[in-house]
Amino acid sequence: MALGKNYEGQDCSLARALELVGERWTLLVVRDALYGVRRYGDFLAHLGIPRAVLSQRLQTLVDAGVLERVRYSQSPPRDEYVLTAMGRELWGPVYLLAQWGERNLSKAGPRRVFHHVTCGARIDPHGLCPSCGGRPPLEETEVRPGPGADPFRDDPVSVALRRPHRMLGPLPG
Amino acid sequence: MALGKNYEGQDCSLARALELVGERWTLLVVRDALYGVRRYGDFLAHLGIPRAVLSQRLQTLVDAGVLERVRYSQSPPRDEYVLTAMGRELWGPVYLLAQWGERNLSKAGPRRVFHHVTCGARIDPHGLCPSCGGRPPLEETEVRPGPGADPFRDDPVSVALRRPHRMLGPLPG
DNA sequence: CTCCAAGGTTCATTCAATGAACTGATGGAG
DNA sequence: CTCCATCAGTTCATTGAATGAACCTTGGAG
Repeated sequence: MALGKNYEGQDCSLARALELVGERWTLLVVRDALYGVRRYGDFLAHLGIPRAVLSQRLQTLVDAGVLERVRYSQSPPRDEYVLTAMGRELWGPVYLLAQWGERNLSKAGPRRVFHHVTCGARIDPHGLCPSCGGRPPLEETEVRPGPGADPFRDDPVSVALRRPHRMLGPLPG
Repeated sequence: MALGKNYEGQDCSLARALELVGERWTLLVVRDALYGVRRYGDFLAHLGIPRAVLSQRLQTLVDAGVLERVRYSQSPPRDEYVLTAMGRELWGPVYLLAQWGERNLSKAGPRRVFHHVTCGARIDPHGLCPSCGGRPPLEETEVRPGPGADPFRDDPVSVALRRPHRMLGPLPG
């Protein structure tokens, strides 16, 4: 982003957050990781991001401690990118921003809805479970397709992400 | 951002939100507007943003309905940019993102802290008032300098923003 | 030995950001 | 009336990042 020069003058922690996750594509990568996407090729297919940009973003996020690169196959050597605790904490801001977009910029209904699996209730716009009143952790949150889901994307990652599944969990199917 | 082409394929309201407020500088402009900054010259001085970029961002935000351009002086003709309801709703995501940056990227203490004026209590990291348990509206929220506030920025806007004042209110001093 | 796939890197082109200079309207001081 | 300053931009040359296509590398599979 080359904002270091400018952001050093900024008197706000938002600026430091944006330095890291405010770059083009970065929050979409994090969102996909929250949904359970872990592999280079899956990010690539689902986001339609240029390869060079994806490589650079993954590296930046690993360096910053948002993602961790984990070997999941010795031979052939293959790594996947999984969210750290720091990365999982981005769920709050990401969820609120998506809800804001939903309310203000979307004509169709929500593309995805989120449920608290232990209660079965749909999570509200502030991120609270209307049934238990708590803030469901990601491990107890399930993504399901909403009424505005786009049924025309038929690449394997999009199809897998349309099946109800736990957040962070490996892609179903 | 020229992301229209790419974002049309995106199956998520987050993408639409980022199309609008995910551009470089945009969320910092919104943050300043939430703090009470309203004038072109004040944004310019406080953010250190290039003039051409500020003009473009303000125009985009006005077109999208996040800001409204309001005439506050007939002669000389002067306009200010104030947040609409849609813009004020960005407080949630902006606050959570700043808190995330605070926890994960900041060594000093918080630069600003937020209090619910009707209770006097400091708002917690989720945006709730620990005293009344509610989610204080912006009109009842006061910004105060925190322990990590940078005392070296002495331009008039930074000085004004360091004085405790209501969110959205005109700059004190 | 050849072929293929996953996960990258390289490279030319396009597009946006930057910072400095310029414009244009208005009003105040002398 | 003239000169100067201020505010709110616009213009422009330069730099830097994003894009998309092509290429490379490693390690199976047949």
